[in-house]
Amino acid sequence: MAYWLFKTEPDAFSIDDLANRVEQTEPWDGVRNYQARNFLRDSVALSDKVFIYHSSCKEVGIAGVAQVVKAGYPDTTQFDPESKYYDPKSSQDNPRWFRVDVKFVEKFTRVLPLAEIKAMPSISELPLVKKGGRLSIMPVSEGEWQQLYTAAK
DNA sequence: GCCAACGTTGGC
DNA sequence: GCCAACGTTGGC
Repeated sequence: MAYWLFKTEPDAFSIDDLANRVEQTEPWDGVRNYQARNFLRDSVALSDKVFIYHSSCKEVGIAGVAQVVKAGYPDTTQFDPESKYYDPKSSQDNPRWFRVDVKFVEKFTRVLPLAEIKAMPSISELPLVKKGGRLSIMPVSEGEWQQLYTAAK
């Protein structure tokens, strides 16, 4: 099993929104970055654990945990002209963008702040804290996961 | 809301 | 295939 970190803007979709989903599953769509797409398409696997990270908000940081319930498959919003994620250059035969489905696992009692993550010496290699940190889907090593999970508790 | 860092686009 | 212009991300 592998570990990941997914970013979301809580004003649009938060850990609470995920927790409140009655069907307990949520398509993680709208990712329009090639590096992130490659992870979703090729590497994110069933049962992998995911940190849910809140960005562009008051409390920036890791808010909880989700789990992958369906591995990568084409993001259908790219084919919908009504969607803001519509991509006219993509095709059904050769989809450009992918998504996975996740379900809620837990919400931390506090958001683990980005500033605190940056201050952890063992987390210096995580893309979140490197080179601008703009990647929206990123791998987390098992060691990093344990450190962050413990710190969030 | 500012702005730095980064990714994408398109002319040549 | 270079690279300037432009758009987006995201912390502060």
